[in-house]
Amino acid sequence: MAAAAGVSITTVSDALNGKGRLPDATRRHVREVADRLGYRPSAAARTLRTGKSGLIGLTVTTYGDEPFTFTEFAYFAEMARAATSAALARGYALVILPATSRHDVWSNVALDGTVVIDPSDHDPVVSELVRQGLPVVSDGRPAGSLPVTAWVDNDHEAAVLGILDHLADAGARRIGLLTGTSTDTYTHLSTTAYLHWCERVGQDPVYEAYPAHDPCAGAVAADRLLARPDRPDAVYGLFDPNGTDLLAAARRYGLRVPDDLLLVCCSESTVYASTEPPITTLSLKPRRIGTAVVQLLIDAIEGVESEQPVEQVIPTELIVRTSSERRAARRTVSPPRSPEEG
Amino acid sequence: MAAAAGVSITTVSDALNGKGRLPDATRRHVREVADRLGYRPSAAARTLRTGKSGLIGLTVTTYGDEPFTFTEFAYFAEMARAATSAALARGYALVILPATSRHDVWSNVALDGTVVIDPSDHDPVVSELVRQGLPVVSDGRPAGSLPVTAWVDNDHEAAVLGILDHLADAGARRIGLLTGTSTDTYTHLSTTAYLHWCERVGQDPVYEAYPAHDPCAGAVAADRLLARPDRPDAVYGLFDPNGTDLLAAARRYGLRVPDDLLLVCCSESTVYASTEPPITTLSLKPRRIGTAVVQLLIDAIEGVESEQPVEQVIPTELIVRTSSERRAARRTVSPPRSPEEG
DNA sequence: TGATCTTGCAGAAACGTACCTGTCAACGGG
DNA sequence: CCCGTTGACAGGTACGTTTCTGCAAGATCA
Repeated sequence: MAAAAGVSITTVSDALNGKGRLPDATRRHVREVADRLGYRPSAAARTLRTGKSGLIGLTVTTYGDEPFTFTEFAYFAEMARAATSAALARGYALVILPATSRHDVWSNVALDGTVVIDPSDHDPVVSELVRQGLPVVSDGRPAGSLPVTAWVDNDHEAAVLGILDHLADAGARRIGLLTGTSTDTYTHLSTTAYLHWCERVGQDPVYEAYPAHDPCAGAVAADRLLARPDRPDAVYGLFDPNGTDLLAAARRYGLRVPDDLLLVCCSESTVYASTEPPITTLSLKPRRIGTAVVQLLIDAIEGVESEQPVEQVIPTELIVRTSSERRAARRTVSPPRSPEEG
Repeated sequence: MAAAAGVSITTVSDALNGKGRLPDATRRHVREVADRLGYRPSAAARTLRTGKSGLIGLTVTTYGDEPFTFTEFAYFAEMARAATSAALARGYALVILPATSRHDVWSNVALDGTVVIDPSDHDPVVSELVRQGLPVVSDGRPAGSLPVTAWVDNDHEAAVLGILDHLADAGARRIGLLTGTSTDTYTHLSTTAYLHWCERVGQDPVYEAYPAHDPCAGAVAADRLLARPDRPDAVYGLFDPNGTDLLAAARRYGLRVPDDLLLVCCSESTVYASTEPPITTLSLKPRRIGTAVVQLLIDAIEGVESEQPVEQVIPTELIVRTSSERRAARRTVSPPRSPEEG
């Protein structure tokens, strides 16, 4: 390449990178020759020299050996999409990596930093990365004293309390919860918020927990919840498929939604706009989270490293649909007033 | 590192890579020191030296500036998941890259090969990659004379014909199609197959086409299809959200599914198992496709380069549910036989 | 007793870039 | 006329590997 243009290697580098003191004529000449030859500078050599690869790792903690969990497809897809866009806009690319601590693949790729979705406490991957001096930003408040560079999360407590209030406003007398058995912060914070709310308003907690990574267990748990003697008249489901599962279970028990049962679930899926009836959902705004996570990470890579972790809370959005619409007061103040109600 | 272990650089490299003629004692010693120091060989230097990065590009041709299209979320998520797994199992990692021909990011990452999902004819990205001598494997039969190394696809024609026959068997007299306006091979092949089938059985085609990347246009198109004077009594929808949209439209027009309207759509989503009624779906088996694509690519990277493109066809699966269940024959051979039918 | 072969390692070249440090000419000011 | 300055480049080194070659020291053998 340098020979073809009749200049030195230095001049080529300077011309292509816009550095050095070169007249425009030389710059143009070099670039023209490079174009003609289809010359592309070696990314590996540049990385070796500069120490920057332009690559960001993206990791999801998983239950099996699959790189994503099953329940949160829409969330992950949206989040990853936004993260990819944001990274590309700043000249970085995303590398999908497993959360396992097997170093095989990890050490084979030069990363400038890593995004970790929903890390578990004392995640060995995170510790290793931090030890290497790489910035790590997590989607989800880090459990324990995980030493991440920054994190982004929703205010899950506020979100749950808001939903419970919303359901109570719509006439719910006993609100049930469909939750998970795993120990991640999302499940933990949401369940705790539910219990606190119950205590505050004096309602007995009515909830079923199931392993969220099992695609079949959700339907069973939904059925169990509605089969209970103390059947709730409103349910909030923490996971994406809970809406359809609860709707199907309600149908089996002859419960009308929202008349006999109010329904809300946490989901990013658009199908809940077209179900019968449409179901109220809580959106965690994965696009905003994905974008924020990447921005924080690239800031840490390029800018000054701040001492304490940067924390960023993204508001949630409750998309109210028919399934949680205020129903006529029954068995409350007014006594049964017509046979049609029977 | 070499100094810390009291050996030469060569010995370190040989010990860690299991090469050279070293006694086990030396090997163990070097590895132990490496572990103690937390030493990781530089991926950039290795890539520069060996010419192999262990990175595979993953590209989706898109309509906007987002890295994925909106309609096929579940398909892409599943496909990407399987591809990631397969790549990791063979020691490779996936890099998500934009389908734009802006070289910024592309030339900043050293790739061993690339997977292209649904490439358009004369895709500039593919041409550029092939010119660089990189193997390219596409998900989706390449349009035109795109010079890919290998490709994987379903037999879309056979799939559509199978569905139409299935619907006809279930009693459909006039089958409609919900299709897209874009020119990708999936849409094109499926629509053509539908038109051929109509010609063969002597039915007038009844279809609506809409821009599949627009999340709202689908619902409108579904409505339009059922509002036609020559309203079909069965519909196949080519895209994921068509099921819920058609179901909602049917409800608006007071059509019972499957009694008045048979429904099938192409989707990987599990929600269709829990809708009312459950909807028959065609699965393109994205997991198998993702795995196959990556295997072919890595074979091409590591093995001998075969001259002609390797083609692999993955069978589809029709998951039959209530929405396309055989209905009682009406207005067919047997005359109306009882008032209950009216 | 050499001559040849194996074992166990070290030296050194290359991979392609970025950047620091010259070098050489032209030029203007004193 | 000399000297400092500036413009326009080239040289050379370092990044951290892999790998080819080299080279002793011991083993084997005629």
